[in-house]
Amino acid sequence: MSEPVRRTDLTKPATELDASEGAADGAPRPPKQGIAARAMAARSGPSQASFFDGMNPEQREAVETTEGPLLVLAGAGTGKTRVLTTRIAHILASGRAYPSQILAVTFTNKAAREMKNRIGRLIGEGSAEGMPWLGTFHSIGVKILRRHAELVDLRSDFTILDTDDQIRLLKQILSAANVDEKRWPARQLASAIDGWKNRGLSPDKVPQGEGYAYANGKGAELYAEYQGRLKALNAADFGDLLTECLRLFREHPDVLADFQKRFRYMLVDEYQDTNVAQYLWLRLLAQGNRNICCVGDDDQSIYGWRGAEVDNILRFERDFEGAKVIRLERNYRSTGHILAAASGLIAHNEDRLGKTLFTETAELGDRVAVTSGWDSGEEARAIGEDIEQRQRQGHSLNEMAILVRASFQMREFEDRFITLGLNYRVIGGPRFFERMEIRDALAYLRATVNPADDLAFERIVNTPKRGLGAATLQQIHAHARSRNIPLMAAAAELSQSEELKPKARQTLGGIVQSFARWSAQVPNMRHADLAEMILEESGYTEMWQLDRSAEAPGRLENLKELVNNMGDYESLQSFLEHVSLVMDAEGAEAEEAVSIMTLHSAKGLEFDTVYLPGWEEGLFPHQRSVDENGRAGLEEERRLAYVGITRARRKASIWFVSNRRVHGLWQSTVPSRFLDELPEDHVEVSEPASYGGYGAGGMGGYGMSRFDQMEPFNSAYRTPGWQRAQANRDRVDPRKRTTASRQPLTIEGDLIAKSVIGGTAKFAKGQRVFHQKFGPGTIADVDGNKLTVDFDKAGQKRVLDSFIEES
DNA sequence: GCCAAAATTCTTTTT
DNA sequence: GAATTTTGGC
Repeated sequence: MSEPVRRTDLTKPATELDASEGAADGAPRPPKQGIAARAMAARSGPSQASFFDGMNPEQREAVETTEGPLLVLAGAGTGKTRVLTTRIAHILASGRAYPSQILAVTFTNKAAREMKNRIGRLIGEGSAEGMPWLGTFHSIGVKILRRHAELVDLRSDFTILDTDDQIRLLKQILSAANVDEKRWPARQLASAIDGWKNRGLSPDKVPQGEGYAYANGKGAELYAEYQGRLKALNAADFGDLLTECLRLFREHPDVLADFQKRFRYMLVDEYQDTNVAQYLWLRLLAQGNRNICCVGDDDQSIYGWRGAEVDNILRFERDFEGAKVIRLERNYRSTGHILAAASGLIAHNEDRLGKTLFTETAELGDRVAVTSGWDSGEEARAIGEDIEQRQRQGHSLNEMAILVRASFQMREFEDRFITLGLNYRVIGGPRFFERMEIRDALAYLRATVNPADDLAFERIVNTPKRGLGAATLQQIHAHARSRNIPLMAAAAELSQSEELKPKARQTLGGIVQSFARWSAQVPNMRHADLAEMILEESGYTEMWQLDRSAEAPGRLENLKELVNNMGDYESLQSFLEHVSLVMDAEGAEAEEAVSIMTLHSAKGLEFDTVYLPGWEEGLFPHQRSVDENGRAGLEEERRLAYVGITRARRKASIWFVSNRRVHGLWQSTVPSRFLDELPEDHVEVSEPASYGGYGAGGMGGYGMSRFDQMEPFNSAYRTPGWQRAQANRDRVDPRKRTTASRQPLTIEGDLIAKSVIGGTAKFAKGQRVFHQKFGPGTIADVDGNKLTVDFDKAGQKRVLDSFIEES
């Protein structure tokens, strides 16, 4: 759907403008030239047409209601982004505000970029560049914090820690506090802290019970300790970018007042995904002039696990008295059957505000296809073939996407597409900046820029290997702690003293000197050159050159690319910041390719054809979601399914298989309950494109047709497979149990597993057995409850004993 | 201090 | 089954 370029409406008079960008530091200055005039100049000529052409009345109202609080409930495909961008363009073009006076927040960088582009198209390229406050919550948070860093005990060049650094820091804190890391994993504490930060809770505000839940009551204490360490490191984690902003606003009303004045208009995208901290952040800022417009869809709230509170939508009307609510329910994206199927599915959720999407297109289009397959391999083959077929029919690969529930599903497709020679791109996959060599290189840069960055220092003191092992590091740590100085400084002092062995002393002295030298060069050299020099002199590049492993050349390539990219940034610091916040290193978009991504990252996108594989109980809805959050969890999964289907414009194709490998073990699976919830009239059950033959082994001969497993509209829940899955469900999920020890778990697991198959089961090598899906076979090996079986037809497979029957 | 073998965990989803 | 972490031997 290409959006026609709209012309500026010049009929509105410019309102008075005072607080221009920079007003915080100096006197307000009047506009030299109206925005509208500028926008007009940017275009090739005057025009009578307005932004509103082609908008429906609701959309138009959402754009025109510029003053006062406004909540736009926008269903999938109802032109939400268009409303947001047009609204901004309208505010600018009518002279209501300067670009620098509009705060527009999104959740992803991609969304922010997209918005910038579209505004650019509306009012002239370049205009959106002047919108410094259009970005993600996090990037805007950093911007605010850098300006007032000293007020929250940071320096303005503070480092942003990613999850990895966070965990390493917590591990140190845990060991210092004598907490057994086996029993209380650092990850768990990290996610607890994340959760608190998502709710805007500082260490002293953590509810008693929750603080006690970790490490026998040390939770809140450790959190406080962690915050202290962050300050000492001059660092902030992701959560801090919001919570520290909150603290800043609360403790310094003058600063808050400044921002309130600056942001004449506020816009929030994907409002249903905001967490409490973000909500508070918005509310504080919006208390100034109350011109806040939030756009969201409760049916697309899929980030509950990250602390998102759909309730924020409900709270909106309460908090902003007199708020106007506009519903967008006209869907412009999908054909009739697709929309009906999605609506029918989401109707099974109880917790929703309730919107009814409708389309004005008479075209019903194709029904939603539901297809089953033997195993994940066949699923990938069949989808691959379907894609090729559609490609031959003239469909563009760019208009096809495979949306998976969990990222491990992607692999099978990648493998298959590589053999097919089918172009694909993985979106949100392994990220450039998360690779080891990149993180090492960045650690060198961080330690150069910020010698107090202990985490960075620690990461690379002995990379490449210099003979500075655990023992030396221990000493540096001890010294740093006793003198209360950063590791780098401690290392410098130690290398002057007699405490270390001569060899360690010399190497350490060398590295400290190198860093001093590099730091001194920061102002003098182009940072890309400096980076290259550091990597060269430190021996890091050499390390990979000498490495004979298969990945080494790729890693060197990545390092080269890193250095090349650096040239695009003004300073080393701004580069580092970009790296921590904008982790999506988008590859070349130019080539035709099928997209593979998770359902989560698909939100906000649309494609002509969408494939939705893996609709099986346990995977989708995901077991953990249901276990941990019960009905609410299930409903979130259902919303995810809804998001998936509504990404499709013309064709949605859902898949499920009867066998999937989980943790390297084959397990029988049962069709997802969501399949049963799809309204029958809008669904078409079909055979896989590639039935028969292929390497699937001996699936022929054995029993059931695919339809047999498929019966999503009959009694799938009474089949043996379902029963087994039920039994199995109770058996798994060790996480939910008390973390006592592994031992009783296995025993318990075995016991239950045995009871499933009737008590007598004790399998031995050579025994003849029977598997529901693979048929008869002989046991080749026994490993606890995991069996390796040579099946007569299907070949050798590893399976759980609970799926095996004696024959 | 270093490397290889063994044991362990891992699979939701992300700024 | 893979990737990571822990262990044991040199």
